[in-house]
Amino acid sequence: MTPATIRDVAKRAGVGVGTVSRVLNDRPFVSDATHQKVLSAIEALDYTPSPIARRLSLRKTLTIAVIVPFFTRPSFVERLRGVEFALADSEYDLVLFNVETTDKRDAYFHDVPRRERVDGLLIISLSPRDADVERFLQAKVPTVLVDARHPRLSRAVIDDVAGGRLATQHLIELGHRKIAYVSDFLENPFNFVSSRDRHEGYRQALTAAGIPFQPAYHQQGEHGRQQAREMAHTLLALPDPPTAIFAASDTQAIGVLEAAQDAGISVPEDLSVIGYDDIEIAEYLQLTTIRQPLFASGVEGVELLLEAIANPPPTAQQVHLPTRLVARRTTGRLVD
Amino acid sequence: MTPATIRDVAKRAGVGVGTVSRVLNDRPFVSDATHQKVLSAIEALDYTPSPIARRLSLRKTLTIAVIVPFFTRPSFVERLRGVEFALADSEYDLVLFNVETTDKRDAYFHDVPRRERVDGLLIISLSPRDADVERFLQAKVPTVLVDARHPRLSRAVIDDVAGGRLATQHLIELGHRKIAYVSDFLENPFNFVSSRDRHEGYRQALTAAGIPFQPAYHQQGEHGRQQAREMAHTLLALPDPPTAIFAASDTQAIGVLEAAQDAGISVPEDLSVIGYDDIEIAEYLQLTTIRQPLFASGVEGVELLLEAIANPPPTAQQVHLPTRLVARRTTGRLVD
DNA sequence: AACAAGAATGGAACCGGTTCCATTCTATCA
DNA sequence: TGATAGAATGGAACCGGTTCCATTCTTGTT
Repeated sequence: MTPATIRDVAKRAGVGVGTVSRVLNDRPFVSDATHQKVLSAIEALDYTPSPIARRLSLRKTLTIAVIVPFFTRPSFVERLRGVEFALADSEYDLVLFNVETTDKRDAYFHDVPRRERVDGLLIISLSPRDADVERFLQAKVPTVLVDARHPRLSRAVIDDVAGGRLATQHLIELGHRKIAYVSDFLENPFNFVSSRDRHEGYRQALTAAGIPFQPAYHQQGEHGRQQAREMAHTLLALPDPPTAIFAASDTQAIGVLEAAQDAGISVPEDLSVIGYDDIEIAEYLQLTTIRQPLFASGVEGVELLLEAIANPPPTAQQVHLPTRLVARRTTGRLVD
Repeated sequence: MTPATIRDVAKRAGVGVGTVSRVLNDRPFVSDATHQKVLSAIEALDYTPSPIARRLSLRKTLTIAVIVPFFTRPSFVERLRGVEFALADSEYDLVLFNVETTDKRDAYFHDVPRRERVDGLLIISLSPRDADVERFLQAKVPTVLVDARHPRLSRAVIDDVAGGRLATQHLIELGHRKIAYVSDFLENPFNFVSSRDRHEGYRQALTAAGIPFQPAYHQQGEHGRQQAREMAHTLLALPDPPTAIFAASDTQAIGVLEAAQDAGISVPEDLSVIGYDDIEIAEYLQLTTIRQPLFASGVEGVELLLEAIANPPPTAQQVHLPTRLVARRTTGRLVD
């Protein structure tokens, strides 16, 4: 049983296909009587318009591609949820691409942003390089970034510099002067920028407090809990170990907590630990952290993108989203 | 600058559109010389075929819809990752739908499975009702379930009955006789079945060990950590409290751990706790759990679906995936 | 050289919508 | 009543691919 077509509806209603189309698309110049006839035929035939045919005719794919590295979980989940939520009532389909290798990232950055394939592109956490951006712009595929950056692209901005500053200030206000930072490599093949921005904020807060930066207090590694655990071990084994550690994400903060446990160090009495994200498990762990509006970043990214599709902006736009300190029990006043 | 079309390529190569199509689709009956001419023209024009036009012509949407409730995180993430992985090298686009309310579930179950919209449907964790299934079958949309069940649909099966039995047997082997089960409501509006199956396994293991089931030892609630925490409080406040608790998911196990902490109960010395899933944080918490192959369930679901699209099976198929006990430090031998 | 068979090719028809223009209908005004 | 203007309508052309059949070309056989 083949699905009914617009011609079937037109025939059944005794009208022309143009009239059926006008009814389907709420166009004027259809009499009430004719309108009713068409609706009856549509119902009788259980007709649904073919999205493919419609897209070809309109020359729009009605598709938004979302490229996101799943390994940034759990933060990407809430961002993606915001994206899906914002697109759910639009006419666009959300097509998903997960990146786990730089090869995959490069392939998707090359193959996905084509006008005949997608109407818009949303990239989460992966900052594109100039050549990538040149291609997106040349293809005239509206592109928006979330948790990523390029000067020529619009983006939903969570101010990670301010977030890093906030985290570090919190530790400073608790009396800490030996404050370490555990993060991803600031320079990394996926071109993540959030650890870098949080580092910038960390440095700014130190400077503002007149605390000299100690290179040994910044440990960089691959993203992950285990890697953060090892970095924390290195820090705790220093001749003059830090009294506080700011981890660039909650996942990494957990690794730091593990290292403290390994070393028999009491948190927050002997070591304060602050994370970033406020993922769900942070509450259970009573982890002090910086909360970023993950869901809202997804929603705002989509809003920017839909606007860029409808009305291409002359220059890159930015929507700013605030971070917030959530003080729990892994940070405490420095005691001698 | 409008994207080049097949007609542009044909003109530039000095051939007919049928010949270009044969080259694009690796059809025979194209001479080497002509083949080269077409490839050169394609390259010169940076031509990419329009997926929409192709889909309309082929009468295939080349789209797989995935309907999944994000609130089952973190387990859905790894399933979805398996799905994306399995579809990445196929010709299909993965279109994502998140369900957070039964209204949304119903809307998607009604609107998405249409032949003119999708070539196949993958449903994660949401068991469809008879009326839903009738509609999928009538629409002739191949549908596969992952972590869900209906007798008329194919599915990737993780044997949750066996998993529940395994968890409970582990506790029994440690000497426990007062074993409680904390789960979602067995009857729930989303029609989740995994808690019910794990409950079945729990009951089977009790019966096999000659341990009578005590209704007070089964606490049901909404899915979530806080809810599990409250249920655990109820159990621990019983006149004859359990010495072990099997939580239907790791997330709920964390809630149970919180309640034990709240009540000053030592784990595993005074209370053994076992979860289900082996989510990432389980290792940090040293949680004993049942590991299910989440990624593989996504991959297998897609394999089943692609096969069902290519060769519709006469009856519902099943692929079985095993569970495994991961004994860590939240379960221990019962001490008087 | 003529014929036959198979390879190679071109392009009209088709997929199922949207749109725009020619045509018809309707209502109003002089 | 006839003319005019605006509303309503039908359907051909179009979107950009795929396919299949009529036609042409090429090669081998007699």
